Amino acid sequence: MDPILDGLNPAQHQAVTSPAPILQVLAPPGSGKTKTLTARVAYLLSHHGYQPQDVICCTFTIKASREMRERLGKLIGQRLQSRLILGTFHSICRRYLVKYGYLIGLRRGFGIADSDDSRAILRRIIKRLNSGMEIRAAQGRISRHKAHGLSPDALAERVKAEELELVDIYREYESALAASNLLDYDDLLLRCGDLLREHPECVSNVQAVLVDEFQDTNVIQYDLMNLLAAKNRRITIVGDPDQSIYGFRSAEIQNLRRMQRRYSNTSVVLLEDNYRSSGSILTSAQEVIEQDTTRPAKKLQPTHSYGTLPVLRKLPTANAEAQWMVLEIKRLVAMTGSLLRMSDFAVLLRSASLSTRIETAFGRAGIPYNMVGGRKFFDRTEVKTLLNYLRVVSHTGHTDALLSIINVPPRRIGDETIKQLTGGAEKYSVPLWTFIKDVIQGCRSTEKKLQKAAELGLCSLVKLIEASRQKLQDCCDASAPRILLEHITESLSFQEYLIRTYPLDEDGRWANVKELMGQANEAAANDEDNSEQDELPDIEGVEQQQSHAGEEALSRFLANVALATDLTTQEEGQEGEKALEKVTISTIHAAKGLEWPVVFVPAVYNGIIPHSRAEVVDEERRLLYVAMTRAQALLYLSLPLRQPRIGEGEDSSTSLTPFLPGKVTKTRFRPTGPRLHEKVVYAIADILRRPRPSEEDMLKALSSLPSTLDDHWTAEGEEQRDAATKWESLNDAPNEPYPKRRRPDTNQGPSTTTFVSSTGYTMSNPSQFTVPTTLSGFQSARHYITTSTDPPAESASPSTAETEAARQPKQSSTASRKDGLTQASISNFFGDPEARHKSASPSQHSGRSHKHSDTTMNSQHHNTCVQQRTAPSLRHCPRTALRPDQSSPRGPMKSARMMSMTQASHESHPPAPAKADTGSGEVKQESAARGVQSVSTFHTTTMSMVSQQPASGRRTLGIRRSMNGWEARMKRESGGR
DNA sequence: ATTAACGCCTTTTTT
DNA sequence: AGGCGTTAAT
Repeated sequence: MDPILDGLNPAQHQAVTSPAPILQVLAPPGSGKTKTLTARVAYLLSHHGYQPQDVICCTFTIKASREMRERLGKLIGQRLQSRLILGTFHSICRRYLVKYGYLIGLRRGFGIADSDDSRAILRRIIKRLNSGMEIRAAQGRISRHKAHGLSPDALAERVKAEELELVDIYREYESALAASNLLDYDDLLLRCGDLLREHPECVSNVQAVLVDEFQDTNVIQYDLMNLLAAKNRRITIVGDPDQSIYGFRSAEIQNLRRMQRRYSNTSVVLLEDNYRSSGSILTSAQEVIEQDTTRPAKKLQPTHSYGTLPVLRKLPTANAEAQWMVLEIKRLVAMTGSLLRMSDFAVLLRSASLSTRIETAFGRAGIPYNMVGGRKFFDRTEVKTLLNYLRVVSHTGHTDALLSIINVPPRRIGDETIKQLTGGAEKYSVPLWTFIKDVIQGCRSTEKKLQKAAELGLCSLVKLIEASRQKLQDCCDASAPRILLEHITESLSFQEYLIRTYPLDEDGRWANVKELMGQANEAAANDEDNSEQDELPDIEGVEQQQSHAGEEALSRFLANVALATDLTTQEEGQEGEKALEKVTISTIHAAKGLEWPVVFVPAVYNGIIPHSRAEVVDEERRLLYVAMTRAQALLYLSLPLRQPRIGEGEDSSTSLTPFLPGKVTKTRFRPTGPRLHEKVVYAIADILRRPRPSEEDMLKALSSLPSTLDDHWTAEGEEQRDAATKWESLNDAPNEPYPKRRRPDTNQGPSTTTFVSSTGYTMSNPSQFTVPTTLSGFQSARHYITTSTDPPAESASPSTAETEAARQPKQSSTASRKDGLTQASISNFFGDPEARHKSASPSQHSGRSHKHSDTTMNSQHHNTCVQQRTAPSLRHCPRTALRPDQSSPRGPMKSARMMSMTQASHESHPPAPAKADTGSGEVKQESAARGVQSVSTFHTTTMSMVSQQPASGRRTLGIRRSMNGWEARMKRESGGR
């Protein structure tokens, strides 16, 4: 059978093979969205005979596009994959503009202004105009206007007196960009739109356009999609309105409908089976999202067992919350044998700034972590500085870059000097650079005479830049960035400069510089052997732009840096094979599309989520939904009850997010972490499709735990009376009573401090835990772990089981009722029911009405049945290719599962077509008939490519900061005072 | 008169 | 960690 279609469930199969030219795939979390999209790309190539360079595939994040490439490489082979036009909207636009931008009067070698650049420009403008407007606000508003295609003039026409100020700033901003030959993020999209409108021949080769995460498109991107597909009007989009979390970036869910109106022949396929999360996680996430009544109802069907109820934990303070996560992670790792490792945990945050406390606690406890989101590699000052040198060399008109390096390292050029220079440049209306050069050469002069020292400083700067530009001219290949970097760092004695300015952290800083050089090197190497990946196909009759190879390489390097704010490579390599397993700490936004076995979502209180500055509450709810649906087996939400108030006075108390009303929390959450006895652990293993740990393993690490329970704080979030004394010394000390405007963590000593509490165990060295024998649970540990019946001691467990069992029938009835509702309202939502396929939802789930006596066991039956049914699909399905280690345990696992398996539980899932007859029934096969290329030959090639490709699974865990944030902080703070 | 250094404040989310 | 205002040093 067709390997492309192998392992697709019927709905996915239908989406992949749909002959419809305009196709919308609605894919809720964990439904195999990326798998479906990649399979569709492969299918279009093989069955429709499209050439890869004629297929455009747009994603929103770099991470997503990388993952697409990786998966497609496996499916269709590296060679074909590399010829696809695949990338973020922004990077695809850049490619078109580089090649054809001259057609709309774009100057060669334009640069890209990242948001820091934009801010710098705006800061200057706002200062000059004496406007009191906040930079960030101006930035946001301008961007929004741009995203709606509103030029300064157009905006001026709809003046409100209040807006007028913005119009001026906007206008200035645009001309500043133009003067420096820069395009900002919005411009990339806008100008590309202009290009394609005026010269549609540039995309006359395009056969099909595919868009991932369509709910995140803004109007411009939507237009762009249509323009790209103008020739053949074949569009596939994948998306989920429930996961729209980029409204702040002008994304419009409306585009789904807009698209249907525009193309009356739009087909819609719904994916509803969730392969990621346990049933209980899914149910509670559903409860959250369904509070949005404007949203069309939509059912998500779990394929896993009900599992362990999610936790909603109350803690006294934010520090306690962080501390609790530490304990809970340790408890889980220890008590599940080797089932869970550090990399299986994620902490997802509404805002990056919440991470500091958590980083502190993790650092102290020796838990390795990795912060994703927030500041990135290319944002680090020393890296930025060097990049700005490169930008000036690449384009001397780049005034902002010039200003940012003019006195770095210090050249005795201060504010006054700069004022003279910029003033002069403006007076003669020449670029700043030209004016400076003229002043140095004596053919122009400033109003006030410059200081000798400043003049000398300027002189050395000019020399350096001029020499570098000469070098660039002499260098006619892709090594230009590297050569220039070497030249510049050397001439500046950059290393000495770093040592001087950052005496505490100098090797870290220098390492970053070296890293940057490594990037430049790699870019050069990449350029040599596969220039394809970044190339657009040539189109007959349309001239492309020619340029100097070295310059070209340099501006490409800079553009990639601006767009790929993210480090793919290295890093992991540096730390070698023993790359440490790390907990992921990430913003929710950056976590989209990813999954982890265990997910913590701290700070679920009003003001954080929904965020106090949020404009649209619904979006905040969706954010919580996205966070919750990242979890596979265990989900923890938590909040501190008190929050230190800024400024004076006592802590204020927090209130739980309104997205978790009492009715939901009572039934769908437990107040503390679950007991981790055998059954629970096995259920986790099964959901993760990993081998169940042995009893020995589960017992082994136990002695390192202070407690087998989540009982350091009461369920109400109070300090436990007897535990309090032990904890006081290491817990809140730095934080209390009020953080008197000092950083909460300033009290920590240098890294040599051991956080030894009087009771004798240290958090900084987990292996040395000495366990106070008075703590509960140890004498009978083995007994405890293996007991299959819930000990009467724990209150949550029996009652939980009970409620869960009791709920089951009720739930199923709502489910089936909703199923009907679902279809109706969705067709409502999408209008014109005739135009679309009937939903191919494989499972009508006609009702799971039988009585469940034991949740775990019972759902496990259910589970195994499902797994059996979908076994082939699970292989690729929701595994987001994150952890290379996950593929290994699958083999032995399967047999274990088989053994524990009983009869299929028929009702929930009709004995489904396994791969043999998947979808052949309900899917019209016209597409196959239309297929141009011989299917079978294609597949042989495909397969051989797949197998010859080594399992060089590059880790894709996204943005990484090369240094462990904790170490950096320790270092800084230990010497900082 | 300029520059460099220190302290204080703030931080939504991303291409 | 960056931006801002104030103060110390040149």
